[in-house]
Amino acid sequence: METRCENCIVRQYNSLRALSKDELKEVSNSKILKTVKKGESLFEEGEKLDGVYCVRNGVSKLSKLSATGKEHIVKLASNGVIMGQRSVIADETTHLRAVAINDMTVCFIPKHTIINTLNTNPNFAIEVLRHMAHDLKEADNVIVNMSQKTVKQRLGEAFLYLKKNYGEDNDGYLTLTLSRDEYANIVGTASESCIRIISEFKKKGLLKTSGKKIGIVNEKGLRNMITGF
Amino acid sequence: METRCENCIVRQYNSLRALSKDELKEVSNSKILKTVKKGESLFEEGEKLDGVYCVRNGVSKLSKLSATGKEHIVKLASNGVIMGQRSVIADETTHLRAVAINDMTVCFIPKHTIINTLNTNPNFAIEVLRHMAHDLKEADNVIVNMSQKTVKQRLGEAFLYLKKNYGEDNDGYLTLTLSRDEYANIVGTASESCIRIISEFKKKGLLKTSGKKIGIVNEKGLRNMITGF
DNA sequence: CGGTGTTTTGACGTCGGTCAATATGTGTGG
DNA sequence: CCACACATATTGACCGACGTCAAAACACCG
Repeated sequence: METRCENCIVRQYNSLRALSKDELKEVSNSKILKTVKKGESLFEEGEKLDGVYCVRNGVSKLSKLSATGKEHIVKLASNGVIMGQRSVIADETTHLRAVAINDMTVCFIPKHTIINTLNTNPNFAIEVLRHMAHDLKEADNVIVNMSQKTVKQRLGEAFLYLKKNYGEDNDGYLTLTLSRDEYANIVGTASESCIRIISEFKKKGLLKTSGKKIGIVNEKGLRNMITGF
Repeated sequence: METRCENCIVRQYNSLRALSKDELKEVSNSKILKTVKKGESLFEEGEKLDGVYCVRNGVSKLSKLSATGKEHIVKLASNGVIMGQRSVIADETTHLRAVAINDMTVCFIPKHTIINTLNTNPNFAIEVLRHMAHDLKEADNVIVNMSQKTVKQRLGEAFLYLKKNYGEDNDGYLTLTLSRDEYANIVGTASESCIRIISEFKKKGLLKTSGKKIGIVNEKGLRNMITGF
């Protein structure tokens, strides 16, 4: 497995693309490759991070516990996304918990390397800014969606999102398989509500299921459902 | 009225504090002082911004329209906060609309000045990053709140927030006066629901009202209500 | 004073959360 | 390969929070 950042494809997708050859070498030398098994956590809410995690492989859910102890999945992180950036830059503890949804390999890049580069390479800083600006916009969108769309609509959007970002297998099922509970925690509802909606979608010929796997049958129909018929 | 950024107190609160004397002079020379009357908009959703707005005085609501045309207030901006930063940095159109809640004075700082400084002064970039990191954390919190707290709890939090950030007058009423509609658009509910909750709070001796003004009578009680009694 | 906009209250329906029972997997050790 | 234990999925019944519609009470103007 390639372990030099200079040759890592994943880097294309994140702010590390702004680094010079020399800077990349430094990152490469200081980073640590880790493997994380499905269900294991990379870090917990409130933890102090000594660096960031760059995802090479697999998917992680970033979640937050509410006062009532219910988990809410704020975002998913896969190939190329850097986790913990916010925390390291603001020099605060994380406000999120990261758990592997399937087996992962990630690169841990120590804090000082990041901060160092940030201080000396304005391009890197700007690149990070761009990414964060994008995340912020997304977050605002989610806020409005949460308050103004029905659970049904949000769940529909989640399926389309998963198809778009993780694709489907040969049989037309979503590549990334989540439990009903996880679906529920993404759209912010109870798993039963989520289950009921899935079976309703099935009845209408919009979805199909096979075990825990879910496939989109009628994407256009699903999309119409979301926009309000 | 002081019009030189070098002497502007407001600057303490935002990322411009990272600027050198010379850089501040440049900003000062390129900026334009504007006054905005209550109800007027600074910019509209989807507009392309040629610069950022630094609030000297007054309060603006930053909102977003949902698909159904309902307004959702994402955040409030007062003294010292810089609006439009995200959009200018990401070089995208705004995703928010800014409307003055009361009479305002703002400084418009042209895009090229910002970008320029960003490229040459890493400290500034990092300072901006810190602010954005903070906003992002806030946004995640709001997302979880929206999905897991009741309207009653969110509204209660809104009152505490307004008291904390804008204070109250001599009679114990919140300094920043919003319409019921605006309250509703902050917590993401219908104005009627919002009104009903306010009168319920009044009955319980937690709030008092006088016209559109709202005062917190029993802050501790309100806080208990939010955390779930 | 009538006119326009906001606040308040009432009635009603429904979306979605909770609890409980059942079914269906899924993994473990024998 | 089976049987048992445990996790996850599914379904049903119930009910409370909240959105919507409509009307009445105020308020704020010219």
